[in-house]
Amino acid sequence: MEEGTLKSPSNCGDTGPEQDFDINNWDVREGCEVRQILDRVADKWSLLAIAHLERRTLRFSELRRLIDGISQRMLTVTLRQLERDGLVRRTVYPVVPPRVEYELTPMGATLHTTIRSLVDWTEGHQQEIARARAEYDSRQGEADAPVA
Amino acid sequence: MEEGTLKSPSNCGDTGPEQDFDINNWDVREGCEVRQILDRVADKWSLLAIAHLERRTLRFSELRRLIDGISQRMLTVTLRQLERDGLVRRTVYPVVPPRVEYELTPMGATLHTTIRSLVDWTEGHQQEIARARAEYDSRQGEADAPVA
DNA sequence: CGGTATCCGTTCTGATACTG
DNA sequence: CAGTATCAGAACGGATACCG
Repeated sequence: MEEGTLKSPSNCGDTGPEQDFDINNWDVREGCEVRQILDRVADKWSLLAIAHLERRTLRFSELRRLIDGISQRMLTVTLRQLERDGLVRRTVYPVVPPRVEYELTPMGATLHTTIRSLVDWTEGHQQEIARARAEYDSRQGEADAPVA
Repeated sequence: MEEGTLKSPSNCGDTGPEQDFDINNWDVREGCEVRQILDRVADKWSLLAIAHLERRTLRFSELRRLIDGISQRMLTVTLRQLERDGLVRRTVYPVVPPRVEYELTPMGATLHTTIRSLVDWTEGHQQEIARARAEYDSRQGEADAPVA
């Protein structure tokens, strides 16, 4: 293994719910995992894998076909991370052609709402962002050389 | 500039709100920006910058001190991206010691709820994930050589 | 003060090849 | 089928130096 398999969770003391947005708490330097978990959850492949698994249990190759932009390597890595985080359960059936199934754990399933709100926001503001982007780029295009 | 300054927004046709979770829609290959926007929003530095700006308008150097793990380069890059996406407004005061202020745009402010739910989920499941991680790691430790 | 430009090591990722 | 191992290229991110 070579991927980001950062061990030693280093449980940080719960800071309590009353302080809204203790920003420094998200930071990696604090030894907390908020940031780290966020990265996993917001990760491109993780998000897609979870989304598909939200529908039903899937085999490795099924996921591969469904996500399809993904390489075998990244699918394996992603699935392993999700399994390690307890978001996905991996079941191996010791049959002649190996059969491995992946499904969301209860905790994994609770991500639905959260992810949904993120995607909703993004979809809802897609146009507005595109407009902002176009405007910004054209402002830059005045000073800088237009590519085409 | 060298950073991910992917131009040409390529506005993709709105697929409509009735279909819940059209997964392929998030994918980068579709030419849509959902994935891309998500990356921005979930980005470590973006998240921190937005969180601080949620409190009040800040100057460049103030942000730098507040985030503090960040390099000048990354702060600039992050702020520029957020500005381009229309999430942050940059105001330059042409005074002798240059003064530049950053503040959230109305759209940027709407991120609050979304980000909050993400962070809430993460904080709420931090312990459970840590436990899952520890368990997974120990399971691996049996088969693989314990480091220490 | 608030950047920009450059260099450069680290990380991420995809392609490829091999295995139980 | 479902991986693992290896390698190379691309992207990321920090340190540094210089500018309006």
